[in-house]
Amino acid sequence: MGPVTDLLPDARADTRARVEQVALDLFTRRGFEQVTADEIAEAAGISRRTFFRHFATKADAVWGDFASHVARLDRLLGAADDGQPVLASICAAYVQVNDYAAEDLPVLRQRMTMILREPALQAHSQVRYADVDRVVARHVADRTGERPDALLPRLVATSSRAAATTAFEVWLADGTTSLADDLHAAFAQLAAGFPTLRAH
Amino acid sequence: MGPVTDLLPDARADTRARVEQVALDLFTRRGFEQVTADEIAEAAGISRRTFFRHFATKADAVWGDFASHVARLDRLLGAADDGQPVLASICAAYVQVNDYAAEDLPVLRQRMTMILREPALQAHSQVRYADVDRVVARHVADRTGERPDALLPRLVATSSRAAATTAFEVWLADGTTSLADDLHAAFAQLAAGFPTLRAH
DNA sequence: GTTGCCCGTGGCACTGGGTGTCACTAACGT
DNA sequence: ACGTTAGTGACACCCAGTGCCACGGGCAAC
Repeated sequence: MGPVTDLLPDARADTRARVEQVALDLFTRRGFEQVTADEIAEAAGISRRTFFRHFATKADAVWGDFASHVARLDRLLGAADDGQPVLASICAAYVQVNDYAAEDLPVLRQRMTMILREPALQAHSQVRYADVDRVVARHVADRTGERPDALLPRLVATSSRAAATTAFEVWLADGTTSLADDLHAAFAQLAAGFPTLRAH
Repeated sequence: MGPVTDLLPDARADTRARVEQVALDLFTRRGFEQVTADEIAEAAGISRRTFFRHFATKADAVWGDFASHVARLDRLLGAADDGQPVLASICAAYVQVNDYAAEDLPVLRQRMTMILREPALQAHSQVRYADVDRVVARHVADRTGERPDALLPRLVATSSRAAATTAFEVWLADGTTSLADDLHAAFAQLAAGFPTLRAH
């Protein structure tokens, strides 16, 4: 094989993206655990060793460039309007980070279905979410003057992530709603302390 | 080795508990990933194969009898007072399930420190928590008349679990507070929609 | 008591994820 | 032309987890 020096400037990123799509398709068709790293590598035309140089774990092939999403979330929170409630800022940031173009929605569905349904990926997701939580907790800490590891910042971070993942699940299961609407609905419940629950 | 037919009626459960403690100690001393299944088996005086008959995965050796805790949570929720708010029932159930005797607190600390700090165990925990969430979501659904996979039941389940784990983290980090107090504090914030956050 | 069954156990081989190392080669600057 | 750098493939290795088989002790039925 060897580097073909495509006409493109960054062959590395290109290879990575290709392998990612190949892996995602295999996973979707046959299930995450049923596909071996060897098979992905062969289908993508690279060696097993090279696969693991592009992705630290098999699970990482599903997550795309998640780090840049976290970084974007961080920037959005940093630029948030201090006048609005903290939860509103967080909700808006989550909505913006997950504002995909219509043509990208199918791939997003594919990815998220996998992540939320496959046990091995559910497990892996916890580690990724920890990064998100750190960013959100820091923002809450900045806004309230507390330390990032105090109860409130931590709690707001984990429960707003809970809101986000729940919104994703409903979005996937329903199929007719818009992700942004589901996110807003979940955050509205959270910010109001689940008002409909008090009657019971 | 072979079955020694101890003086105890249930040698199996006894072995399991012994292996669990041996594993927990090794993990605490050297880190979860640095301890191999072979080493645990040898230290516990059993074969590697037998270790994996008692525990499906290495991580399971840390979790004790978690299924019975979930079952207990389920019973507590089933017997909850319909007069009080749903979140109050959930909070009370969480508090009761985590009401350990003073002498058991050190082991609990050991376990939870591991689970919350070791990446491999954080990942594994997601799968365990899913069982908890199902139980809580079903209770919320019963109380509100919604389906268990609707937004509200799911969201309440995941965010009350977020409250519980956050309380655990604060409890571990602080060292002076009581777990029950931390749980109550977290649930109070959640149920009130983070009132202190609105000012900012 | 001998026979047959059940079950916990150990040994062994095998799959599959992930890593360390080395050698090859193409692109690039000087 | 030269050395450097970076992506790659091949190979050996570690370790978690599994399937399979064979052993051995308790325990009933006869």
